[in-house]
Amino acid sequence: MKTLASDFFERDARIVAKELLGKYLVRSIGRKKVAARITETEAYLGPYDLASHARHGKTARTAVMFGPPGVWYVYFTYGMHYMLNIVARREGIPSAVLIRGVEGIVGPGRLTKKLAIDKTLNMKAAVPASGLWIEDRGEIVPKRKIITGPRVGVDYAGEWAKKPYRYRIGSF
DNA sequence: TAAGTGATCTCT
DNA sequence: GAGATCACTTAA
Repeated sequence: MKTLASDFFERDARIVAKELLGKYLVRSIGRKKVAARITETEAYLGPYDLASHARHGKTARTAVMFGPPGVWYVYFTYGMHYMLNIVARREGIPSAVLIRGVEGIVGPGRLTKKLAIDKTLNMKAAVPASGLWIEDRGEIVPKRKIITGPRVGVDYAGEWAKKPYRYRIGSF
């Protein structure tokens, strides 16, 4: 078991998204520690990806995506939900992976609610000291178990909405 | 199927 | 400052 370091995230978001499957999202609050196996992710590639928040350039909210990899990007939407993303690619390239679901919890909004994730984690590094990080527990997910599909809720993105940048563990 | 909820962004 | 939009959830 090892904690994923920034070099893991300093790659193409599609690779990071795929390899994140089967890893464990670990949350510690005070003395409590909870680990959940990641089962669903989505990749957001860069400024040219019209489904990405970074499509309109750097703003106060998206600035974190332009920063170094291995940092959480947490934002609030629909008036009630926090979304959890981790920044990918090297500094200067706005890219991230959305963690949509873990074992037992399906839906990005539910996931953050269940694990008490909110904007205080935004822009924090994914290391144990921040209270939220990712561990590799040695599980290897076979390729045939990984299902890809179009991303969710991004119909406005035209062609980019159809790209199969969503990954999840399942079986056919 | 639709409404709730509020931060953020794009105009004035 | 106003208005539109939004990487969703829940109840019906």
